[in-house]
Amino acid sequence: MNTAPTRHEAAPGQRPAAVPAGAAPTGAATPTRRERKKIETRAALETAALRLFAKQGYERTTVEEIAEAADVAVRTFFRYFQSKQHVLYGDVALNITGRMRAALLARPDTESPVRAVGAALDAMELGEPDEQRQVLDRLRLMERLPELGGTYHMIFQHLHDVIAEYVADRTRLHPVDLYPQLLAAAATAAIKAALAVFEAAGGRESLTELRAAAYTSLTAGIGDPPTG
Amino acid sequence: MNTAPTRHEAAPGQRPAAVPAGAAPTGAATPTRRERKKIETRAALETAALRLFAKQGYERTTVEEIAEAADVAVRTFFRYFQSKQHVLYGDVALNITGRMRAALLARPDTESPVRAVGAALDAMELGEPDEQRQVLDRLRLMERLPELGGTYHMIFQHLHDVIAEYVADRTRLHPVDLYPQLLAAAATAAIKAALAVFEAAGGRESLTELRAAAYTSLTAGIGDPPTG
DNA sequence: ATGCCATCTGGCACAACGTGTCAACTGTGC
DNA sequence: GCACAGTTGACACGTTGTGCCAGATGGCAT
Repeated sequence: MNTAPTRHEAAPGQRPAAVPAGAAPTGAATPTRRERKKIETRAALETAALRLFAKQGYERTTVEEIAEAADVAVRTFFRYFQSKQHVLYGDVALNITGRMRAALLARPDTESPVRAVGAALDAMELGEPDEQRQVLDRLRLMERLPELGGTYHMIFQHLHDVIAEYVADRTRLHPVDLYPQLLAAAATAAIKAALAVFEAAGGRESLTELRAAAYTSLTAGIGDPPTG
Repeated sequence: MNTAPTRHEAAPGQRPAAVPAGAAPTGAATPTRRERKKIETRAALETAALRLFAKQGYERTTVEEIAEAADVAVRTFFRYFQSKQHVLYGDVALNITGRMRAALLARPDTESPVRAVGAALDAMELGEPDEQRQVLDRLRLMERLPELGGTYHMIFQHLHDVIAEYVADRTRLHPVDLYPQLLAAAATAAIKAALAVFEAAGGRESLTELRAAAYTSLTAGIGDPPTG
């Protein structure tokens, strides 16, 4: 629903909505030096944060320690990340929703919404195993810690909204009509269920297959959109 | 998954896991005076908090104001509620999960898990309209405010766990096997979807019917549990 | 190189949340 | 009335997050 970015004094590291979501621009040498320094600082903060979180846990890591490790002032930390949570949230959410949006838009109009969303979920799969592992680590952390529930919730909320909007677009329904909401809910529920099983199985099962199976089961009864 | 109650110095208002989940004990005059005072204080805090939230918004209400309005020390507030969020979270979650658990246990063993969960959802419907309205108000608030996302997430997480455990019990599967997770995910997804539509429609549609329709659609493809 | 301007940084003050601790008070049972 | 357990209030403290402003730095024109 509401995705209010919560006003914030124009920050340096403010994400420009990420790359248009197309394929990687590959080249494009790093522009100005200022830009490079910002990227460095942001990366230093994120790296330091994740390292410390892994070492001593999220709760037992203070922002001061992170800033110290990245050799910047605490104040600077908060210029790059709205909160401690957002280091974790980081690009994860934006990447996920960005990929999903792109994957959805790449589906042909001839496909039914149910199949389109399913195919987009397949296509969205994280590329490199390293990245997938990192994303999973973050999600796991978010799910376990109560105070991170908000972040976790936000990610899936965004994903949900993206899907609902796509389906609404395809079916000429309103995003908050039951059909789009249902399909979006099925997709996110499938992901969550698959994640839970995947985690519990210690990663021995294929996350993709689990998710695909879950999605198929959940959507088998949804059928085509209502005429309207 | 993890429902760690996060250690807390034994508090006075600590909920005793609610009534055993059976029918209301109706009579049972309030016991000792101490007990009465605790209940009074808790009620005063909750009432004051909700009134202030409604009047000036959640964010623009400080714990100090709430404590002041209830005429207790700030420290006392935190003895009754782990955090500001928990005033909102309050009994809502416990009531919901408690009701759901009871409703599930009341289903006959002869019913398929899918139907049992669906019937339990029906049976769980909030009784008095006033209560339903209040619960909806709180949920709406939680969904809108980013910092309350954690609470919102927690409520559905608990509900999810209760359902998954019940299904696991019935099917002799593990709670984190795909089937129980899927069914639980379908149930919570149905509720969320129905809520979203309900809110968007300004309450003109029946929440119960929306939820029932959503659940039916989502579970139509799930079928019976795997033989295991 | 010099100077101007936008941007970024650091440090300080400050509000709010949440916890530990302890002394004082109040209810309960004897 | 007395002893004891439970409750409360007050204070100190650590942490998160924001406002503010002075100073450093990069970009750019001259």
